[in-house]
Amino acid sequence: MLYKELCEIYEELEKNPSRLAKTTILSNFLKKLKHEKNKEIIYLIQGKAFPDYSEKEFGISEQLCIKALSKASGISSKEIVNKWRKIGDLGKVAEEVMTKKKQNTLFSHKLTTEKVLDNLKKLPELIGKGTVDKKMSLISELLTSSSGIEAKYIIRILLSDLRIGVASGTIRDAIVESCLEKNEENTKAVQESYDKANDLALVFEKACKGIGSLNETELIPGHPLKVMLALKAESIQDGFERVGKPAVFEYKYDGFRMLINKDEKGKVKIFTRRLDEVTKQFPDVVKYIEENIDAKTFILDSEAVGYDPKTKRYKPFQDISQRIRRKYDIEKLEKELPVEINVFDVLYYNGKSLLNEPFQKRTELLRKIIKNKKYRIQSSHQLITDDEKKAEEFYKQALKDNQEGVMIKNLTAPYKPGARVGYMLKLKPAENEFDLVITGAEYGTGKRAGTLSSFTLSCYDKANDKFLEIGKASTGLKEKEEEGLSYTELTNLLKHLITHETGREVIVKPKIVVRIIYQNIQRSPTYESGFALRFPRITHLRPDRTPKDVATLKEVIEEYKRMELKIEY
DNA sequence: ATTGTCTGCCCC
DNA sequence: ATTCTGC
DNA sequence: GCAGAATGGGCAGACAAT
Repeated sequence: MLYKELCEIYEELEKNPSRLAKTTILSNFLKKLKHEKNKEIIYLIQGKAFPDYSEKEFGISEQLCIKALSKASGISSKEIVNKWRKIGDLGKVAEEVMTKKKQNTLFSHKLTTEKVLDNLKKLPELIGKGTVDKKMSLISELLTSSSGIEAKYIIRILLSDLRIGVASGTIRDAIVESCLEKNEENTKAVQESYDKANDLALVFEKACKGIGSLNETELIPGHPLKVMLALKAESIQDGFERVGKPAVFEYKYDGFRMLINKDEKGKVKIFTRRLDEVTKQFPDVVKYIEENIDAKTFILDSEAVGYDPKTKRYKPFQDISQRIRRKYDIEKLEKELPVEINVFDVLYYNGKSLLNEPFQKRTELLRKIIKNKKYRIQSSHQLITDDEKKAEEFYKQALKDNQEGVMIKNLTAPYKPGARVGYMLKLKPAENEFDLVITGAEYGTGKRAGTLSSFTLSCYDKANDKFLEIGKASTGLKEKEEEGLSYTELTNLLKHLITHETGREVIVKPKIVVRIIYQNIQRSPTYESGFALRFPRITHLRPDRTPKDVATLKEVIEEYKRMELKIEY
């Protein structure tokens, strides 16, 4: 297929915001794709070159795209970045500079989807010295034989960000429309096939053959499965209203998600939330599984939490994050930063999928098959109740035990891989606040192109009469002026305070004070204050405060210590 | 050999 | 992770 | 209510530059 044809579809999708319209455009395209041999083109619709479960990486992002664009167009990197600041989309910058270039050179239009896929697939294979240059050639080859529009999408796909408003849900609906009769049963069949396969090209091929083929897709232990995600609850009462009574309450642990598999051959495999395999990084966990779970095959959903091996004190996420991508010194880390596995669901057991079984059944089974061993592996701490007071106590206990909060679950619900569902909720305590002064900012991208969109925050170091950076915030502001403090309003306030501009970043005079809410204070290697905020959000302006009225470094340190103490128990 | 920059459908 | 928005 | 698109801190690893 000509790449140009695909790009026309991208353009159509980008233009039409309605999901129904997108589905129609896509399904018409898929009807054509049915007759193509290479169904991998569907990966290009997803903005990638491999199926979801693949761990292959391009190793290319913004900086290298800027370099590649500069090379292919002959325009300096600095100028490319300037355009990027104004346009907010490296894809569109590519379109502009390559269109100009094309006016001067003759070129025959022959770029095919196969060629694009070919070059993209070569990127992850390159390793060692000289890699970057080789990658640059592969990209340049594509860019120089591209029209402006084609260049736009070459760049966007390299950034894994197509910006066409299409994700798996829309593609699922389009597959149904193009291959099957549009009804609930068929949609469910496609979704469930995708949940198990994590490969849309494969699902599309099956859908072409009919619902029978889709329903043959099996859940196989040892193959990655997407995890189910939770929505936020406002309170215990809100939780009960949304999941019903009685409800299941479980501790919400501050660690990382682990999908633990034991396959037909008895091999244990561990996957993260994003389907990366991390078995090698956690030999300790493999051992716990082998020793404490007596079953032939299974898939478990769990959270790994770190603790201090001496004091047995639970550690915050930041401390164990070293383990997740580790390749070297794994044995050493295993001893220094042990993890405890808290299992909260079982999705497959001894040859049978449990995805459609009610949660009550799954959680009861789970408690039968795990031999609880504290600091190694255990079923997550749980309370099933219809009593708000008891639930409230359980929640308080979770916080006292140094956990993030509780999960609230419906007893009858199935397990929906990859979905954020209303019958699994998370509840965390109210957050902390600081007033901080804005000392810098960065121009945004996409829908926030041309306005400042990320704001550098500083506290005040009274002793040295200096402002010290303590992090950035970008969320919490409104897109529309009428709704509250908006990006444009804040941009206008900061505009005439700008003292320096480099690329997309600006430095501003410390004048504008904002109220920030955050979840935690962490030690920081990147900010000059030595601290950073976890999950910072801007709520509103504090025009009544002068820059020197903001939180002082001393106050930040005190607050940090106060939080540390809470961890001690 | 050391330091700096960049990347990650990263983890949260 | 959090948040906002359009559908 | 959901999906999509913006963006946060911080980590290890890989490669380039010095």
